[in-house]
Amino acid sequence: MRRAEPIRRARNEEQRQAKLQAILDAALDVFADKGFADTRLDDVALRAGVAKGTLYLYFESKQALFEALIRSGIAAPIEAIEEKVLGLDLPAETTLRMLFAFLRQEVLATRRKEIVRLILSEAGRFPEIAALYHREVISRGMRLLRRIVERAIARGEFRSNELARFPQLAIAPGIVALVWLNLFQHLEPLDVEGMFDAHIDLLMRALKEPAP
Amino acid sequence: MRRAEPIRRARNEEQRQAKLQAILDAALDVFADKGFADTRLDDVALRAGVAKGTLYLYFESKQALFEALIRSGIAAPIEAIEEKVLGLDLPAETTLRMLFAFLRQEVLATRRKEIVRLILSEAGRFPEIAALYHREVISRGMRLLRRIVERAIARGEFRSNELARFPQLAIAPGIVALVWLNLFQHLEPLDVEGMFDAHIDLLMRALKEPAP
Amino acid sequence: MRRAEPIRRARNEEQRQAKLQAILDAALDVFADKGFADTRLDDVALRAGVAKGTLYLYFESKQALFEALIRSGIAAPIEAIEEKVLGLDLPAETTLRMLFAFLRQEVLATRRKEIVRLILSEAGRFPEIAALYHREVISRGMRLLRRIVERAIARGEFRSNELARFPQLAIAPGIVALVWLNLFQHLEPLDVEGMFDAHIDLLMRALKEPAP
Amino acid sequence: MRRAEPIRRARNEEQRQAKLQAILDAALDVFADKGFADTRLDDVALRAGVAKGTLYLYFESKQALFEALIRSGIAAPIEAIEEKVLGLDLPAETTLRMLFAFLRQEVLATRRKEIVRLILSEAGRFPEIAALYHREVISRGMRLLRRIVERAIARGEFRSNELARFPQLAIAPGIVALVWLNLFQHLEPLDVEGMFDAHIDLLMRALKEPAP
DNA sequence: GATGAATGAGCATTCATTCAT
DNA sequence: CATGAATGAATGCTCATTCAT
Repeated sequence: MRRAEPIRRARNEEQRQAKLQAILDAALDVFADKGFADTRLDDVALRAGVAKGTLYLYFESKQALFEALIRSGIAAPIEAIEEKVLGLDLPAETTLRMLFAFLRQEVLATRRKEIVRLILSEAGRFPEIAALYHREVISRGMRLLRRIVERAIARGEFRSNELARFPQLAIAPGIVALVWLNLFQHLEPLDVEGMFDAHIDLLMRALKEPAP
Repeated sequence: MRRAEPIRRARNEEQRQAKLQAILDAALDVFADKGFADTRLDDVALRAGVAKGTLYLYFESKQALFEALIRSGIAAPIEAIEEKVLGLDLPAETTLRMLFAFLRQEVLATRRKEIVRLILSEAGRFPEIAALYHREVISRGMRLLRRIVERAIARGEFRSNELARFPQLAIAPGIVALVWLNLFQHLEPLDVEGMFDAHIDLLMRALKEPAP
Repeated sequence: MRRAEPIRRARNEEQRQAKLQAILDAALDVFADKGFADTRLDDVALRAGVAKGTLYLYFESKQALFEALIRSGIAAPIEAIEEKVLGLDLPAETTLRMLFAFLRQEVLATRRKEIVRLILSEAGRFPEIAALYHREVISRGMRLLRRIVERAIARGEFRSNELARFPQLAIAPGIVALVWLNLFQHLEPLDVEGMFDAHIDLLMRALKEPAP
Repeated sequence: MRRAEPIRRARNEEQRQAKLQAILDAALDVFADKGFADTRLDDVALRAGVAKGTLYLYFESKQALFEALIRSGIAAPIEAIEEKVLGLDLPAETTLRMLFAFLRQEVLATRRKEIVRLILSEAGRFPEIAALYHREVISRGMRLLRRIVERAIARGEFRSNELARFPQLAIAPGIVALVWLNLFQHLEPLDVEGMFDAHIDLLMRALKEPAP
């Protein structure tokens, strides 16, 4: 009995984690499809394979579930890319191409895309989420871009400072891709990779020139 | 009495239009504030100064009201700018600066901003609206940008064709500005005009160079 | 049209009052039968002949309906009896007999009995109602009894002051009757009128004697 | 091992009894505080220091637990007082004073008060409990009072028979005290002992006179 | 046309009860 | 025996839509 306890607990903990993940997965499916208000917890429960009441063993409320879902999708990626990119000390162009490759592969091609889309659609109604996203992603992303750019300026790779002043300009096509994929891709497909390449080509050409 | 009829009708028609506009104005206020799902028609009616039932004399349903609202906000601007910009035959840089000035003054600084924001947030749930917006705004906007760029290439002002292939790159900072103003402006203000200027500076420098 | 307005309003007001009363009647039936927690608003609505949502046009919440019901049952009786009893300047015995007759006829024999019973059962969960009842009924009732008794003492009808110190003793059999009718009447019928008479007989005999 | 069994069983039986008592104690706390409907078995289990499922090893349902609680609080007191009072053959006044002292000390000043209060509040919804309480307490209490009174009449201590016909009149202030302590004590404190004394004074004076 | 009272389907949340471990 | 996670029926409340006036 006594020796069994830790095993049982471990097994329970595993099961608990699995169920939690199943709920979050189901929630992402449904929230992404219907938005916050139109999502019925019945549907989430059904898709997660649990009873409706079970959701409340894991989350306090529909809103808490939604927020947890958002949180789960924002922490990892930015940290991953920060370390990867700053550690290597590569030329700015390489770094930027890596960033966009990461964006394509780890966000736009995965379910994280849905989470970011949810944030863009719903953050107006969840100020706390807007703040969280700003703090954890936007602000860190801007800082990361600024560092990359400033290092490039210091090395003479870049000869003007527009991107240091407005890192948003570096990432803007990423936002456009996200919106386009969500709303218009089925009406008029966009070659995201081609667009990102063209963007970096333009940036690099512009930044190698001094500001006039 | 009988001769008065046409006058009365005219007056009624005027009143009808005024009431319609009051409803649309009220709807914009509330939808912009709460989003589609969280908007209560009670609130719209109250703000419009009509009874709730009256809304149904003008619109078939909440969704029809929302779609009408969206429609009302997208026709005019793109037409206005199209004529203005193409007629004058100005240098591409001037034209782009005009475009962004127009965006700032006629969209970002007005209630139209709210409509575009509503489209970005809600179009995922309203495919018809996404299609309408694509047809009436996106696709015309892309065509306009392409013409400007191709004319600039023909004249030798631009020496590479990235913007002709991806007009989205030209407008991307506009989207970023829209999103930023909605979600993060109160957390970290963005100098939209400065960003637009920097964007065009970069573009012009890049496009005066030939692609390597 | 203009002349019709007040009539319409009057008719509406009538209907409104009728519906309000129907809801309160239905609520009393169901609350008295099931208690606050076990009452389903579906049942109240059904019995009142209105839709569930209609209840919310008249009352903010289940609790507000319950409180309104309680309030509706407590104001009138105490005022009625106060005037009746104090104005006439009758001998104390007559006054007390009138009070108990009133209690039997206007409370124990009517639906007000149910309301008082609800207060006794539920006031533990609704402190505000306990306070309201104390303020509007208990405290006024105690004051009324005290006046009657003090007048009787002044006149020499009563020769000791127990009832002035504890008016509760005068009314105690009323409480017992209420509880008995609710809980035990079907098991062992109680002759309430006989008990009240015996109570007053005892009181009068005791109070004509001086305290030893 | 095998010989240890009876000892273990005894120990288990003890533990079982202790746990049962813990559950009943916890149940009294929570039921008294919240009433039947608003009591959550989670809270009872928490306070009893057992798991929620464990409650169902001891009681079939929430209602069964409630009924057991009520039962546990009603058997002892009435038996105790019956023997005490009838055996001694004291004067009626002394006996009545003993009864009220007992009521104050053994009911109103203890947790039994909560149980009686629960019966008064909830018995309307639990006919079985009303019947049980009538059978075990009310009916025996009435019989006891009647015997006391009849003995007093036989001895010439009492000269009229109101209390024999309505023993409820003897105990009525006890009910009032119970209700008052529960609902109004914090708004207007009542001197229960003083009231009981005044009640008996009045009774004794009345009963020493013959009915006119 | 205009009103706003009435409707009732829809949904988040609770909690007594069950049961696998 | 004991646990506590899981269940799902039950219910208060909301609000788009209808319709009698």
